[in-house]
Amino acid sequence: MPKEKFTSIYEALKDNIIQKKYQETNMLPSELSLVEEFHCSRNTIRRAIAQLNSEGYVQSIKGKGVVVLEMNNAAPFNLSISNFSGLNIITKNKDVSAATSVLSFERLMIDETLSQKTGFKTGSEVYHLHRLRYINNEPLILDINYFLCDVVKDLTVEIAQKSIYHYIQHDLGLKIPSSRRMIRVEKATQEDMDVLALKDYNCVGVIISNTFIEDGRMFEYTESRHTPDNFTFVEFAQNQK
Amino acid sequence: MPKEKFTSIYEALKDNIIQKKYQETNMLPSELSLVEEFHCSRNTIRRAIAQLNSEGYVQSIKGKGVVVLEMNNAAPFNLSISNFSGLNIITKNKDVSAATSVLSFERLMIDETLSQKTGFKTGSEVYHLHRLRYINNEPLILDINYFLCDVVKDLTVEIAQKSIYHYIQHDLGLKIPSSRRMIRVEKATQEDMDVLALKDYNCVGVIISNTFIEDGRMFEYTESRHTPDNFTFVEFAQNQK
DNA sequence: TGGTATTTGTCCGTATGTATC
DNA sequence: GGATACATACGGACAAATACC
Repeated sequence: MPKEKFTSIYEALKDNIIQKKYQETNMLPSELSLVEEFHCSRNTIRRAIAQLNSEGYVQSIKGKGVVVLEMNNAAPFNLSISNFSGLNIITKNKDVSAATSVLSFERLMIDETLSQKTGFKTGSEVYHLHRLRYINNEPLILDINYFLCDVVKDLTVEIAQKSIYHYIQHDLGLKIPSSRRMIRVEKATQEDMDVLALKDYNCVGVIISNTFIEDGRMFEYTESRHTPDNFTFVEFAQNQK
Repeated sequence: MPKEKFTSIYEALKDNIIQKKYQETNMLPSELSLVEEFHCSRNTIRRAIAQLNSEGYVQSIKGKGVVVLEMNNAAPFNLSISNFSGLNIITKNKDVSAATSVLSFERLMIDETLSQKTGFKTGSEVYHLHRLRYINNEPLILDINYFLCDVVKDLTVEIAQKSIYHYIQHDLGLKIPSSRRMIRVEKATQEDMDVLALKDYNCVGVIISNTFIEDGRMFEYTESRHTPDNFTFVEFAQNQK
């Protein structure tokens, strides 16, 4: 893994921020002095700072400098359950157990109403499955997936029980560059109440994601239905202009 | 408003995407041909494309090109209620009415438990207010604000009823570059049930936001509690590596 | 008040690396 | 292997906002 220059600079700066090494001034050194420190061009420094900006560690102000934001120690970042590809991320980092049970598995054709809901073209063939995710032996997430058969060929229950993304990326050799997400709160369905540890909540947090492959086609529509307790989502917004 | 070059190129490309002018190949012209078309440097083209990338219109693939993603017509973008600074955005664009009523207004000092919750330092003085937001005459959002008195001086009920952000930006002349946000689902409190049009939901969608001013200090902690019906949040994620 | 230096923002041109076809 | 296309990096020029004297 050869690391790019701007990435290593980004990481060095981030470490300094977290360890509060810029606390006297509350500002980063100027771009020009960072150029000297890291022996690189100003553009490279600017890329590293742009990354810090987009993740909420700092904010740049024209004519003034780059200000370090408060509370970088608390770091709500990366705590986000359900980050990119499902929950595989949290199983790596923390000492939590995760398991998956496949509730249903079928192959079907998209009709008009399903096309409306999922965005797949009418007539497309998809795998449709319901999977229950256990975290520390508690059923906390119900995943409802639709995968385009043209892309995800020969899906089986065995694969669905492990990691579909692993199958797609390693066995099929496909790249998954990006996905759109929508976050909503919905009334719990009968199925939600039957399978999830909902306590007395009558709602679930829902993440609807559309995932794309290299040629621009959407190949996955997923509703990830979470019990409220374990549903937290972090983002950072920058004001335009 | 002098528009930057990369912004106008970004807008031109976005228009073409929405109007499906790249549909034959499903790809953008190569960066070099866009350089000729727009008479600019390759860096400028790359900035425009990076913007499209981050908003989920396209995805770049090394060695291949820039792929247009499906469903840009549906454009879930910008539908997001509670975008940057509260709900002023939706009141502009759509033909909906919005009103605010101030339920409570006080000045208080942050104690240990409030510091834990909000992130303000113990001993800070803040304005604490509850405001109910009506959309089309329905009480749909309960905003619970904490503003640092050192920054937002002389806040009044009259100002809170209009737009606090307008007051901060225009009257106080402060810039608000960025904010962190957390999205959660919580059990409805007694106050939620009393004031919001919750129907039979017993949960609310909560957006917790920390907003910063130029010097890096957090000056606002807000819980924006939404009825589930009007709570939708859109984001776009890109796979790292 | 005004002028100058500093600092970030935008833009340009070029070279090299790397993945795809 | 060669052509094409995106990715990274360098260096330089000027503008705009800010800070300082």
